[in-house]
Amino acid sequence: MADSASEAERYDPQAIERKWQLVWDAENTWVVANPGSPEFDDSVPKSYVLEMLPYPSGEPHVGHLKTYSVGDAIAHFRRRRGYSVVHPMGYDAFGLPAENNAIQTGEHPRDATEKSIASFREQFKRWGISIDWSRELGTHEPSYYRWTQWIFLKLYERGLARRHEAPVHWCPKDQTVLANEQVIDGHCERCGTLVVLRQLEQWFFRITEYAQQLLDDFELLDSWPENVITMQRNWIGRSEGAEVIFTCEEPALDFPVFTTRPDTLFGATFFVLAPEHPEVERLAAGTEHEEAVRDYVNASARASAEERADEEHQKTGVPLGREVVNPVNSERIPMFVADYVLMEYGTGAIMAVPAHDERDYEFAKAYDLPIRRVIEGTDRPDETGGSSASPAEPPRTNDDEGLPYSGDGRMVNSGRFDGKDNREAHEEIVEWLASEDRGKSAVNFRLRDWLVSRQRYWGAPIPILYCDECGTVPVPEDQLPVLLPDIEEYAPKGKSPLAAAEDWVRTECPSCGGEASRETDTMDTFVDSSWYFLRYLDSRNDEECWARDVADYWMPVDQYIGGVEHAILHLMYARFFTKALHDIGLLEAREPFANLFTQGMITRDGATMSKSRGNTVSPAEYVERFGADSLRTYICFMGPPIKGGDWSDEGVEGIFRFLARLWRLGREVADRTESGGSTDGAAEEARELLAKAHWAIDKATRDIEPRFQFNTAIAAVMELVNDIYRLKDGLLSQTGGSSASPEESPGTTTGAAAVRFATSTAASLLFPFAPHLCSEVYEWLAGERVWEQPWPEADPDLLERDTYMLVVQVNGKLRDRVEVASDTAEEELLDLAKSSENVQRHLDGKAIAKEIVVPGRLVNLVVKG
RNA sequence: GCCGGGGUGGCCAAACUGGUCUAGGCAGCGGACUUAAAAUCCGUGGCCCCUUCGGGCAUGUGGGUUCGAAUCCCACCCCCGGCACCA
Repeated sequence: MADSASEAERYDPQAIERKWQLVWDAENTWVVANPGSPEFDDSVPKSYVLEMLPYPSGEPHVGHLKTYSVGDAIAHFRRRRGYSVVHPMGYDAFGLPAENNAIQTGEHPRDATEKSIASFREQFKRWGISIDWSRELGTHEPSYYRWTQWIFLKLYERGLARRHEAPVHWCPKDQTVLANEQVIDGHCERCGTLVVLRQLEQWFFRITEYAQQLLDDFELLDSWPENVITMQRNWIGRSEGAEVIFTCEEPALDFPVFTTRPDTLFGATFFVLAPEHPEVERLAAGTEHEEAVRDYVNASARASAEERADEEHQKTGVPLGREVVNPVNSERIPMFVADYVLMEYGTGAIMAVPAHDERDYEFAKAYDLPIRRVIEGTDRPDETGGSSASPAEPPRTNDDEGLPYSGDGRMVNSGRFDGKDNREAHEEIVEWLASEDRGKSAVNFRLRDWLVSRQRYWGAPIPILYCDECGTVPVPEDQLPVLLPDIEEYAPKGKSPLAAAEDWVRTECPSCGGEASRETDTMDTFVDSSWYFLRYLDSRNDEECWARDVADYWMPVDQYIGGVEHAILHLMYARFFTKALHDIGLLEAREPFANLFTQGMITRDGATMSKSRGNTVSPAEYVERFGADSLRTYICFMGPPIKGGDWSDEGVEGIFRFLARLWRLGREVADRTESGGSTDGAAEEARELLAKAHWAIDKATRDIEPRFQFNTAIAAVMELVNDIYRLKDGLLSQTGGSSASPEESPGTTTGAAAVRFATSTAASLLFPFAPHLCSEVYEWLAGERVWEQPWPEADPDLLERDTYMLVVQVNGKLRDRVEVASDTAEEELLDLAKSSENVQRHLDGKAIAKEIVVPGRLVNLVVKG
């Protein structure tokens, strides 16, 4: 008997969480209506809160738990602040892990993926995330990828998708090409294998068309982390300079080069082509260098990107035996092939100015080439950039002391530009070259077009046909989706496994009716995730990708939440898609995500969690032991979510204890007090508790948004709960408050009402983090559903303190504290400070040199000697 | 090498515009309750000196500005992240 009674008295997260999840599920609590539907209410402002969609593989991990705990807190907070919040969920379901699993086990990627999706969905519901499930989608569903294909065709129509041959990164393990963005330090982003360059014909999205807009439109964003913007800016890599044409006379060829330093043109002493440069073979043909050049080109083709980029890698190259003419001084300079010049950047050819470029200098030293200084640092020490020549000495001309020098200065050895400031000369030289038609000012970007074709099975088929008569033919819209056929063998063999599905590949040309074959490559999964946030808004629409007015109503995403690892890839692709879709006329928005929050990673024992390390945390196990509320609150409490944090089991238990403490408090207060009491006229302790509650409201509100500092918001609620525990027995044993009327029962005194208010406020403020428990406690005390109640507002009168502790310092050192009324005048504060015994001791009769009074804070008395 | 972010008790951290350094949690210690333990509740909690009152020293290191610095400035050390032959 006793056992079962105490059992019922214990905080039981499993029962409470199940109870409220059933309510939310049955009532579709988090479903919101679109404009145009009868339930739509246009009097309420909208907010689109979105976390990056998960890639469903196995079970959700702690990173997912953090993302959705943070996002859900924001979603709940905004709902209760009066917004209509759309908060959807879906799955980035195409991709390599499911396919690699299929190669090993023979299990169809669709089956493995859907199993995983079921597990994710179950966990998300078990965590109590407030999702509008009516919008759920998976990018592998034909009803989704139909529109991925449709958008591909729109980009194709607009010339933003095209197929051409290019040197591309190839992963020998995954047997597929990769986008530039998916190559990390020369290795495959997915499997870590060294990638090699291959000359292949592939589909590209022309993101470079948007390079400038992608930079300019950072202006349109509300709040993005500075480091993410910087990373994208560096990736796009805009450089201003000039394109200058160097001419080869034999064979007759023009070689444009891009340079950011046209002011150093007179210092060009040789000229270098990348080994992949298309004219290399022709230049060397028939010369004594032909064989050496061919060997060098072949050797660098075999070398991995990593070997070539290695810092220790010595500069190597071979002469071509040809010369080009420098347009500024008609000088003939020798041509080389060297792998320090990259085909991917600029024109694949450079003018080499060894005196003012570190790399050219290194090459010139290695091959004993002339070095000619054309800029001298001025005498100002901060601009000499490493020149060791002392100002008194005459300018050095014949040695390379202080070279290479990349700073600014005075031009020398530069014909009529001698003596000029190099920055001025920069402009003048470009103008002069332009007038001679030998160059022009130019902007160059590091950003490359986005390679989207993949020689893999588990992705959206590219909706293109090839016909001998008609060439490249887009699949007509009414034939979409191009369904992904089932196949027997998933293993890639250098071309897409889809090529083996011959019945599928062979088809009829929609244009001429003749025989045509399908494109067998599939799309990069980053294509799928570049527009999912739009499909959520109208995910059941099978007439169009989304209704324009619906998308325009919800877009942009007001708060996007995810890991910083997507700073470049996903976020830049999604930005590009949004701009292209805007230009195609499908969307008003130019930027997808107005505010971005990137959360830090959770580690365990100081290391990133991984299965191979064996230090993973299974959220499901912890939910089982402590409940979802404890887990979610712990994740938000372990530190500011923007930073990472190290997982601690004791920390979770600590939060569990705190939630249990709130639960017990709620039970006790519900039992010992009655609703309907008034706190009007509450005195002393009751007023102290009310003030604490309003302080917590104020603190938590400001900490949640815009600070995203959930840890201190939760700490404020802990302080409030601690104070309630400290004060409750005194307040609940009162028989009447100061304004007690004779008919008042003990449960309705102002003291009781204050305790009840403070406790329900604690539940209300903690609700975004621990929604189940707080729904329960709030219902006990307020008889209402907490999520239907507006977020509490702090009463400014109760935030004002009547008195405060005045700090008294002597020479800046704390000597005493005096409680004073808040409205005490400055002179009186001084008098009080001076009358303190301990202050007198430290003044020691000496004259006060200075008196600092900061009302509301402190008095500082300064004495000399 | 370049560009960011950071370094505060035994640990995670707080201190928002320069104004009581260390809120809240974890671990610890003490007490109450209990036959006992667990759970719970209360208290304690930077280091050093002192019996108390009190005092000295403390925010990576060294300087500086200021009545007053974790916070601003200069130099240096260390950690984390990003980029890295970008012409």
